Amino acid sequence: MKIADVAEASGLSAKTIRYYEEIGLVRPARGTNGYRAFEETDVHKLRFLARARSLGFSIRECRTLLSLYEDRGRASADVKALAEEHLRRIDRKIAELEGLRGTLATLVARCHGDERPDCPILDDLAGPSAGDAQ
Amino acid sequence: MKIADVAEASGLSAKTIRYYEEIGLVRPARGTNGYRAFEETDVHKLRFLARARSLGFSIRECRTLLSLYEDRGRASADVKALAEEHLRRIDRKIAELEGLRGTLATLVARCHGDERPDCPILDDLAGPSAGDAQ
DNA sequence: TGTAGGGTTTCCAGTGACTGGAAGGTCAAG
DNA sequence: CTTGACCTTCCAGTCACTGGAAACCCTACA
Repeated sequence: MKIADVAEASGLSAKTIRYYEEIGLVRPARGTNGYRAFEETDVHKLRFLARARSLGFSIRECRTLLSLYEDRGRASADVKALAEEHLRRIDRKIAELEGLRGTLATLVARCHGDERPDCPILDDLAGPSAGDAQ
Repeated sequence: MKIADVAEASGLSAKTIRYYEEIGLVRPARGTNGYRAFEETDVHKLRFLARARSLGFSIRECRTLLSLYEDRGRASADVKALAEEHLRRIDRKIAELEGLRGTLATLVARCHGDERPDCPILDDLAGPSAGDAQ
């Protein structure tokens, strides 16, 4: 199987697959012409990676997940721990974004948004206006 | 004012401030010893940048915001449009993360997480199990 | 006057996970 | 034999910093 077919089958780009080889996530064989020759197991691995990446796991975590996947004697607790950590990270990120969202939505609502220069958004960014207090 | 004072006053690191100078966001004067000599206006600008960055605006957007801020005749509509676009981006990101969160939470809940190798999380990553269907 | 310690400067490299592009090799069809 | 679609490698760029090295500067203290 050539790289374009594998890209098609895995949903990853050819560039990404080459990159994954470069960092040692897959090790496809080579044909006599120098072309990569992918086996079914490579495709399977790449699909695994694509799915894990799409769930937001980092490459480092994908590497760990892959090695757990290939370790027939792994404890599911190890996998679960990794996933839970990732889940907590996602929760933190969501909370952070919702905070931003709240602030930004308030500012946007306050800004009349016409051709006049007066703008509560810029006022907020500029911080406490000097000249008022004290 | 030296860079460490400005870092303190703006909440940015000295490294970041040097970087902001490098990309032209600030242009502090220089003393005879070669040290950067920051004015109040520089500090103000850097605080503006720190705030805008903390709200998630990109450097490119910060540049635009800064120039709008310094343009006494700007239309608040321009600022609002930028902020609204950013808001939409945040909303999309939140939605994406909540999608991930849902999937991941389901998988984590299904995984018993003990010393046995059987693991729904890895099963999901591996995709539709071959050998079942035909 | 020397020195120790803190600053400061520049420059280079690395991060994560790709992506784009150039220059060249290979293959199948017409 | 050429055309065009693949494939290869390698280098550079992305984004917004961050770390670290080597060298310079300033102040305080002995």
